[in-house]
Amino acid sequence: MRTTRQRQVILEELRKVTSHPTADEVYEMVRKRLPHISLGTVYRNLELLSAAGEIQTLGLAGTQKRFDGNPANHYHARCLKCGRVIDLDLPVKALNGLEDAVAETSGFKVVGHRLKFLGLCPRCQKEEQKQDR
Amino acid sequence: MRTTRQRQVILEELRKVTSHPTADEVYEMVRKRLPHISLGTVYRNLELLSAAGEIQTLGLAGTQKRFDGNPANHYHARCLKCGRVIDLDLPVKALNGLEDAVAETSGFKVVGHRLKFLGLCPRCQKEEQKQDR
DNA sequence: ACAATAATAGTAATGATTACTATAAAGAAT
DNA sequence: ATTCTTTATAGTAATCATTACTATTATTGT
Ligand SMILES: [Mn+2]
Ligand SMILES: [Mn+2]
Ligand SMILES: [Zn+2]
Ligand SMILES: [Zn+2]
Repeated sequence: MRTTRQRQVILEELRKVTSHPTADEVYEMVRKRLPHISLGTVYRNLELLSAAGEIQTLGLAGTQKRFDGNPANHYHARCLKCGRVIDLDLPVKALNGLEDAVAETSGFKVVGHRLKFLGLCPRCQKEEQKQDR
Repeated sequence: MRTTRQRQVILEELRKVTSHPTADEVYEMVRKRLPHISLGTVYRNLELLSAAGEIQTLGLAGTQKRFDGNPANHYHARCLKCGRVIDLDLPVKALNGLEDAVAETSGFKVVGHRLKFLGLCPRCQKEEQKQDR
């Protein structure tokens, strides 16, 4: 995999944020520095970087994929109202016992798991309170 | 929500299987009994039944949504090779402690979580062994 | 600098899902 | 049972995220 300016900037910009942007959001971010980059290049590099383990592709909800500049396994919480996705710092190993249990009962060779929490973010909770009054 | 023959058959067929079919797979299943049903009707009813809590919509992987005739919260394991999705019967309450921890540390009002395991199904493990020889 | 080849920009194609609309069916009222 | 109101359907068109294609450009090893 060659080191192109486009690939480099995509990775840099994605690692700057914790907002789990969609491909077109990454495109807008990168365009500030590389105004001539094409959307296809963004898609292709997000795919390649993900396959290379440099970033993560998240299928959190909605129609668009979201991308995470943090390649380490970690958990997320998604707000059901505004769609915001935040990082959690729960220890991943809390689930390792469960992985073993799944392997035993299902016969699967388990290589990992994905866990996300759903709810209302602090901001949207405040909004709800306003409406209740 | 009116009880139409189409809606009824879609729900019945989906509850017959544990295979988590895609919309077009449901379409094929239902067409055996209602040859004139349209794909749009299948999509619309899967959406409505899901919103009504009669079934679940799963965003497991790939481009297509999958549907689950079992509306109760339960976990899944997906095979990375063949895509098969099986049900697990882990107790959901094993994660309730984690939900509380997430609520405290993130400020989210947590209303649920989604957990899936990734790995190789028994059948695909056998295939791998063949290749190793 | 040169050659080999991987990557890009721009554009077209794909494919799952959603929207639209005239017709039909369901359920309530009579 | 008949009529009426409203929701749902079939068939089709439109949408939109993503992928594929291709001529040109950039990277990297020599
Ligand atoms: Mn993250
Ligand atoms: Mn299931
Ligand atoms: Zn929110
Ligand atoms: Zn398999």
